Amino acid sequence: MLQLQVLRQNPEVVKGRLIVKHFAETQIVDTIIALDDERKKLQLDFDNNQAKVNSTSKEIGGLMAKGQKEQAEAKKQEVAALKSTLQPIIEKLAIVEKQLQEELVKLPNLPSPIVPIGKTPAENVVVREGGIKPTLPAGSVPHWDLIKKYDIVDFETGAKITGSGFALFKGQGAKLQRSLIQYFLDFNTAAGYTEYHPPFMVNEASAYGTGQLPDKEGQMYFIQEDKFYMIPTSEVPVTNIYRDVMVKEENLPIRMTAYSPCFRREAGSFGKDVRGLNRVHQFEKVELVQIVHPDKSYEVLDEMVTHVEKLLNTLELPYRILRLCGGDMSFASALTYDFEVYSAAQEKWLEVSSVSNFESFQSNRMKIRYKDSNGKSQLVHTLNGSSLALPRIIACLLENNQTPGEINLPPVLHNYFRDSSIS
RNA sequence: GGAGAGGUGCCUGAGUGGCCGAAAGGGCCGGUUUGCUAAACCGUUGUACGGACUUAAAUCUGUACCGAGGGUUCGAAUCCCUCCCUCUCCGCCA
Repeated sequence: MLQLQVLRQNPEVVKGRLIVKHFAETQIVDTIIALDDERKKLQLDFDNNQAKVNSTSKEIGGLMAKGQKEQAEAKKQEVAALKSTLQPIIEKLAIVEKQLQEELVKLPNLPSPIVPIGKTPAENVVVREGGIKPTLPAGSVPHWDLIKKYDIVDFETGAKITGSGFALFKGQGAKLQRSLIQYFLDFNTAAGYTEYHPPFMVNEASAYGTGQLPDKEGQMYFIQEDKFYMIPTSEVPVTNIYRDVMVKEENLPIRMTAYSPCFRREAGSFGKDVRGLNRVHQFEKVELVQIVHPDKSYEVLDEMVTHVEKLLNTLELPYRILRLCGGDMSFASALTYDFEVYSAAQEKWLEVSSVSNFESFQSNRMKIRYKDSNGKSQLVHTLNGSSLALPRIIACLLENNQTPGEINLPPVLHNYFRDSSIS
């Protein structure tokens, strides 16, 4: 959620930035300011009337104590009259506040100045590429064939147990997944991130805090009975650890990492992109979350990108880093870098990580603040990134490292997997 | 799931209808005293949204907030209802 103050101060600047995100309804900015003006007026009106009610009520108390009943009764009528004029103001105020809030949450975060202009993924900017694209031996096949050949992931049985898009990992496949999770967490904690293991379901307030609600409820699995949402990423529970918390400035930055399964309905996703492990309803991911001083967030964003890049390098996968254009960024992000790994058998780039700076967009909703040196409350900045999402990493590891008789794993995994290959 | 006890400021904890934004103690911050430190003493110490004044800050001022939301009342931390959470016991259970 954007800060009202920012909107009021620079409405035209805000509108200009919204255009970069391909958000056309910039008149909402004017609507919001008008609603806020009205809100202020009503608030003042209410405060003044309520002040009279309060002071008169006190007088009644005094009169009652002295036994001056008649005068007290007269005052009571005065209060009753005041309250009847107050009632419509209260109702109006509630409506205006609700409208204001509804309009405010419609606005996406403003893109940072370095966000490329563009509407579609084709206009994302490749920042750099790394690793070496392998030359596969003759007869190489995509991962959906490899998982059958080595019997390590079973989609048919997953569909039988739950439904389409739910993978059943088996044998060396299950072990590979576990090894990767363990490795990623170790890699992150070695870099100073504190490991968390959060709840995998969240309440409405948490889903709202990170921006999943309102609007994206259709993308989350929902437990009607208890009104809980299955998390689409551990970003949600982990960032919400600090919801409504006044953080000590000297404790910044706060660096957290967590593994969790991620549940996504992926409503509306069709086509060949969804084949095999490319898109599933439940996948495993290790996430990074940072809560930082606002002056430091872009520095930290670069640092997180470098961190994820190092991790990918250790896996010896070919990758590229994209700076997302305005039209391809998420609602809440101010600047996002996507990591894609090259799937040699599919001859396709697959997204495996997305690292974003949300500036104060999330912290404004969640009221994550610190006190600055003047004793004033300031919003922190939040960032997060995947390190990494597993299914597509597994797909690439399988495809890129296949030989006619086995799949070789990068050396960094040998200890975790307790073997050097899948056969 | 059942029964009971609770949820008050940074912390402990008092407060059963007006004098309570809230006692007391602790902590924190500022000051005095003091070779230094400690101790003692004095003072200050919440958040949000408004308004006045101001270039601004400071200051003054109004309203709201004692788990959340409703209700009763001229007036609610206090009474009533619903919900959430914590603790104890029972039940069930990996």
